Amino acid sequence: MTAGEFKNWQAVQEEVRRRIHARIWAPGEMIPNEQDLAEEFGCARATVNRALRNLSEAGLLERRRKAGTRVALHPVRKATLNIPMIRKEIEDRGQGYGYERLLYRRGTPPEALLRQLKARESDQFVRVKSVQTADGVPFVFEDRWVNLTTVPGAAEQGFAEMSANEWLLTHAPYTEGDIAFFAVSASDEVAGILGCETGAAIFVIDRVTWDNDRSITSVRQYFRPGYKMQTSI
Amino acid sequence: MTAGEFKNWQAVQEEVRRRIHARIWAPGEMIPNEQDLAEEFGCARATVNRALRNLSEAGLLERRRKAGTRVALHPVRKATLNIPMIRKEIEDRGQGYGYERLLYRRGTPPEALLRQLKARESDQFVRVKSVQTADGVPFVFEDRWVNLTTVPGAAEQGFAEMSANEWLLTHAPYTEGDIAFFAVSASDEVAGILGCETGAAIFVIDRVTWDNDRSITSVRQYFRPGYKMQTSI
DNA sequence: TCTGGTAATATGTCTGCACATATTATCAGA
DNA sequence: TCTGATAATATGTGCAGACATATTACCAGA
Repeated sequence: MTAGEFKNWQAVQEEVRRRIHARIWAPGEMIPNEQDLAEEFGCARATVNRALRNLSEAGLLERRRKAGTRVALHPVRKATLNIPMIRKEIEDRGQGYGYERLLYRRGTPPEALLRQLKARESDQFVRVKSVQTADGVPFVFEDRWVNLTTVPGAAEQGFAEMSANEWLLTHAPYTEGDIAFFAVSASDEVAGILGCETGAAIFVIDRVTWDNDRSITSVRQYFRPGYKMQTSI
Repeated sequence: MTAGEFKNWQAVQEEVRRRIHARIWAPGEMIPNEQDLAEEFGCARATVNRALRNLSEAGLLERRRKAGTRVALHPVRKATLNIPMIRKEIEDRGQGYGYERLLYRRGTPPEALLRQLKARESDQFVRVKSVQTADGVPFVFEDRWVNLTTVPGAAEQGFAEMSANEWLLTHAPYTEGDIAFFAVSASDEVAGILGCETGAAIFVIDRVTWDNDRSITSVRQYFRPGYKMQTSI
């Protein structure tokens, strides 16, 4: 409690975390400034800074110049979840991965989707439907539109052998995107492909990815009934 | 491109990001070491380090001591999503928030849940069911177990007026937890409470929160049909 | 050829210092 | 009393240097 045993930023971070947990520093309360903490912990201010910055990014602290650092009153609960790379997820379970293209057709997305994609007149699209399997059992059904104009080489790639997601990951990576999670009842088509009953509750991910304001792809993934997306906070 | 105009870590980060986007540094490829980059950018190695570390945390780079830094081959797509604080979410839409407790009863969770919670013999639990409404319309139905032994004051708090989530946030904050998202068909009970048809597809969040290996609460939230949880990556 | 020890190397981090910047507190003057 | 300029202050960040640590490459010896 007195001095000098917290010499690296992880140790400082853990000590600060402990004090918050133990309510030595209560929610909403100011904590000592970096200089004082550095002296108490027997380390440099930069070390304290690193620790506090980290905790601030984690949502445990709120920091403002001049105002100081306070324990967050309503810690924002952030979950960082890894968007599943289906093949990896299946192979990690030790199951056999399979991919089958169900449809490949050029065309124009419906009006609503065009607007969402901020598409231009000249943009060409292709629709790809596919299913990915684990040990031969349908795992996820994917309905996707790919903007051929923004992704060089996509027109030549038929996505017959390889999931569009994987191909895009290596040929148009490092994009931004919007994502939504929700539940739908299985349509006849979805039920037929996933091998479940029409009306079954299906977990769905909608995703639109962008490369500098130019849409790359829009995809809806229907997961097999019972699928859970998990993470920790 | 030549030298000396990237003097702060944000600028360095943006330049590195640009080069990755522009495929000057291709996926999987090694990039120059920190020292060389520092010289090229005309800044200190610590500055480059800060920038690269940030990009590595974002999943764009992979770094290993001695091995060096390479552009991530399969950039892990991380989405940071804010676990919804229902009242805030509803009020942010300009709608009227309502809370109603449906059930409050002490008891013992089912065997499977007890094991998941790593509960001890002496632990006391209370089950709380509640519904939260937006402009009077059911928004989310919540079925929760609270561990009275680990949360001081929970036994006196009946959760009659206030959502357990909100109370716990201010009385047992800064916890860790596991979380899962999936879809279920509405049971008769859920359908009755949310005012939808039995069998409707319902988006569900399961959450267990911990305070240092001691379980605080386990909750399942059933969202009204059509609810979407959204974020960006 | 295989194996284990050693050297080399890139990143990880700490220190002490300095200055930048945002924000608050203060106080003089209208 | 109000207003705007100014000072004070806590965090944000940069730099140079140093040492720590993980990991690879290499080489000698069996």
